[in-house]
Amino acid sequence: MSVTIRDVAKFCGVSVSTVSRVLNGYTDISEETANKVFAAIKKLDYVPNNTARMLTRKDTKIIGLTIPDIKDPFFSENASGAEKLLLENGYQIFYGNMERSADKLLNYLQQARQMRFDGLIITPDEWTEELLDTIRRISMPVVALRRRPPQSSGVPFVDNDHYKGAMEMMTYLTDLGHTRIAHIVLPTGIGAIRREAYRDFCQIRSIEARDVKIDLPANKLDQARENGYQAMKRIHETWPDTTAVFAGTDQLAIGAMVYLREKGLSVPADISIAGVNDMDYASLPWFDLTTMSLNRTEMGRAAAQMLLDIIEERRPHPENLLLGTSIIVRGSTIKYKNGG
Amino acid sequence: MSVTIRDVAKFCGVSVSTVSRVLNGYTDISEETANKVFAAIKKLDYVPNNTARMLTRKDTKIIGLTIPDIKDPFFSENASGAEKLLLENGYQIFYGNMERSADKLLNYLQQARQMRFDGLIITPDEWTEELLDTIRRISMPVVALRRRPPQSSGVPFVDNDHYKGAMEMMTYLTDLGHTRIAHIVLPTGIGAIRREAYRDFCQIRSIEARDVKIDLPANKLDQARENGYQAMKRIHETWPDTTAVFAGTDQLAIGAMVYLREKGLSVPADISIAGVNDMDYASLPWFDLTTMSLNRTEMGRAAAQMLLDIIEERRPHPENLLLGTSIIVRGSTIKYKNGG
DNA sequence: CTGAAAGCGCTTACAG
DNA sequence: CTGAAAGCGCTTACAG
Repeated sequence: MSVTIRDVAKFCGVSVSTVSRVLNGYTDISEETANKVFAAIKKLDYVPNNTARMLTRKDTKIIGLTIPDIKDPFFSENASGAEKLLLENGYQIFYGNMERSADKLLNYLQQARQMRFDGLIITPDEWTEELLDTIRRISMPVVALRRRPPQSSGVPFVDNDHYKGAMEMMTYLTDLGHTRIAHIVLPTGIGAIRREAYRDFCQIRSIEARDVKIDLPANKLDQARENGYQAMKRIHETWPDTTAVFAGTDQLAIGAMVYLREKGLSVPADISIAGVNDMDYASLPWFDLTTMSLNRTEMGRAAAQMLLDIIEERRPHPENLLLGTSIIVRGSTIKYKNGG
Repeated sequence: MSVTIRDVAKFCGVSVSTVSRVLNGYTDISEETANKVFAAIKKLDYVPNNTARMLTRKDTKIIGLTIPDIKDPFFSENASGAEKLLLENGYQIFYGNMERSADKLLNYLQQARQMRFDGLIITPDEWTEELLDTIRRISMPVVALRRRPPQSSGVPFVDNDHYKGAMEMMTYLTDLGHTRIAHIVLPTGIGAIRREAYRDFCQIRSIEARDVKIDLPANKLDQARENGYQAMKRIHETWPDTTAVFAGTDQLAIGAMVYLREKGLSVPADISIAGVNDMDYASLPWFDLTTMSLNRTEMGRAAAQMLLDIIEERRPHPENLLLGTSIIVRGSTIKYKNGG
């Protein structure tokens, strides 16, 4: 049906091998032949069949990248950082949309194996035995992004240093003079790390730990709004003298602000509030939210770099990478005013 | 290196053809043989090489789907609607992230051809001659999603009926009693359609057309905020007696609200405002934005259905589809109060 | 600098 | 019900 390398060869009276060589940029070809071939390719509108190529070669130049939830803009920046580096290095990305389903991930891994991807960057919500086993058998380089696999799995990861980040945020808030600081816990593994940092910080500084965790999903804005709302309610009812809140995400922070708004409390005059993620709406004047940026694009890039290092065997066993975060100060947090 | 169909065949003492047949679910196989083969597959952890399969078969069961900007959550819902239907029908999706670049799209089409995708769902920002030419030569079914190709191209599309939608929104606003209604134009092709409807509506009802178009990109929230802000400023300065604003998107509406907030004007008491898109943050109490939903998931699904119809030749030349929209009434729009 | 040949791992008529 | 053989469209040593 479509034109093949044989047609091109026939058309210019050379062998298939020769056409293949010019296609692949070999240099030991006479300029005349090369030109003839290029002309024929153009003339016949020939496009090499990549499935045949992939079958022949040992590599496919395809990297799989899973996106936990395509509707969540959060992950997109990771992806676009990774994609950029990969494209620069001649790889194509095959995205997999997991929609928060463990089964879809397993299924995707199977597909990756069938298609003989060169490597995988994954962000599983959970590290089940079944998942680890599948990864073990898949026999291709795998890097975890924003998720930390069990040490024993041997899967390297790139993540933010959430512990350090949370410590920094708490330091920032106490530097403003706050001592009665509550924490809204994000109900995920990352949230657990932040809470640990929060509690450690409270203990070190001898201030009361006031963390609240509501067991409702908090990924999407509308869910997080409810979660943050309930958490803020409990904080307000339990520790009414709280002067600052460190929310596990911007989404939770906004949920908390909805509650405060209802109660007629104003931010930051009555209470300071800070989030994490630097979502695009965090800077809107209604929120003007102090937050922690996770440098997502850079992270995606780092994961891709790590994977390429493994694939190209520059560094077969890379060390895990914990990237820094940065605090973006806006108007939702202010100095503690005694009796203010 | 990895185990092949030959290994499986050898392992159970049958021919490669037989293994292939059980793999592909042929029914004329003795149960005994089938069981032996399945056992061997399990035992050897055999996974068929899909690149070989794709080379052999006439189809690849892969559909390409372009995402104009992976960071824009807007398109993700389209994608997830399309993906769902495609998966149900045994197809895999190969996403392409265009990042608003025409070159990346051209490149992606080339890749689709190399990989012999079975079909393509695309959302190009512009229909250039080069693009149309590439599509013409690609020789695979193509459906346009949310973009309308030139009639002559023969490429069918699925889109919202933006004209009708805008008419409905204007009807809604005039039904509330408003007659001095401004329109903030989204600077894209879709925006042009909405403006046309707006102007036609104004003419029919004999009310003054007050549309403003700012030539700044308005895709992302931060850009749209600036755009909407400037547009609202101009509206306010030019027609200070305006009582309602129909903004081309929620993002623009929020930009407009930033301006109104600065000026100390309140929504909806001083001015009603409505958007389009129903972004997740539109329902936050600070905005409580009346908006128009585009039923994005359903749209993605419809595009996928149209593509499958073509691929499976149920309907070689489908008619274009214009899907309806729905108005979501919230608190940002109220009845016009004389002198209020 | 170029060609003939084998091979990548499957599928699919064709026989029997 | 099963096998032998050809073929999908490339690439890659191997010769010359």
